[in-house]
Amino acid sequence: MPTDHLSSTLSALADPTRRAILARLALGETTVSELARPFEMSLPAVSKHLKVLEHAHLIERGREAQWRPCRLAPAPLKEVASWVEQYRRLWEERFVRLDVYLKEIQKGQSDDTDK
Amino acid sequence: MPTDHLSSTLSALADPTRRAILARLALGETTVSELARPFEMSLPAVSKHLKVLEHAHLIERGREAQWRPCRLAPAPLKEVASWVEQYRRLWEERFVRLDVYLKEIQKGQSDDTDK
DNA sequence: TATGTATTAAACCGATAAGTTAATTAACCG
DNA sequence: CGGTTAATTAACTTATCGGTTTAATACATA
Repeated sequence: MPTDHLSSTLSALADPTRRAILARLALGETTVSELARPFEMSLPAVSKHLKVLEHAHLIERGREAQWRPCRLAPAPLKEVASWVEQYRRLWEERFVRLDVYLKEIQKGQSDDTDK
Repeated sequence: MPTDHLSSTLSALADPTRRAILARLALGETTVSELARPFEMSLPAVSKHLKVLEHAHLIERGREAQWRPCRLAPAPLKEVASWVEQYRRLWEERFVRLDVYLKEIQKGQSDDTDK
């Protein structure tokens, strides 16, 4: 049960409703009801999604009268970006050629390739 | 099951064991047993993780005698990267604002410069 | 004070995730 | 063939997820 930061961030992002909420918040701070409006689900459901996002530190919340305005807190996305970045060269074309090359020499030598 | 592609990719990545498996595969193709070795969990558990990664198209698998070699298929990470990229401006702006703020209080106060 | 509005909490439900052990398939080797 | 190794499948448990409905909380205002 992954308690690490990156896992909870990715887990929070792995839901289209929550990503849509973040997209809305990228346009600016707003209320829970306003966030819930586009979705065909109950308000408590949206409230739970917001709690997940808050727990992942992807949003922050304030208090103004009876409203709890939500705003984006995109810092954790930086962590995701740098994690993904580790693999960038692997999907870029240079690597594809390297991969083909490695497969060739791997096929060529049939002796024990340990590790 | 979140049916959209990005959700299943992020969901597959939201587990430290699976990310460790990808990190190992970034070093090169290898077998299931070899992938399982560092983890304190049963082989079927690792096999399930691999199935999740395969279903998310993050790995591909071959057949060589009794081995099922796994290799990285990093294409979906590109999708993650470009999704995250949408928000880069937001966290950079925040950083800029924080930077400005820090410079201001730095100017205001004489010195309380930690880090 | 009473009432309406915004939001969350509580209790519940069905589906899925993540792990286990035990059994099964598949291929190699003696 | 029989035994060993590699890996998956099956069956099961437990926990978490995503949603519901109903109830409670917090605040504003008439």
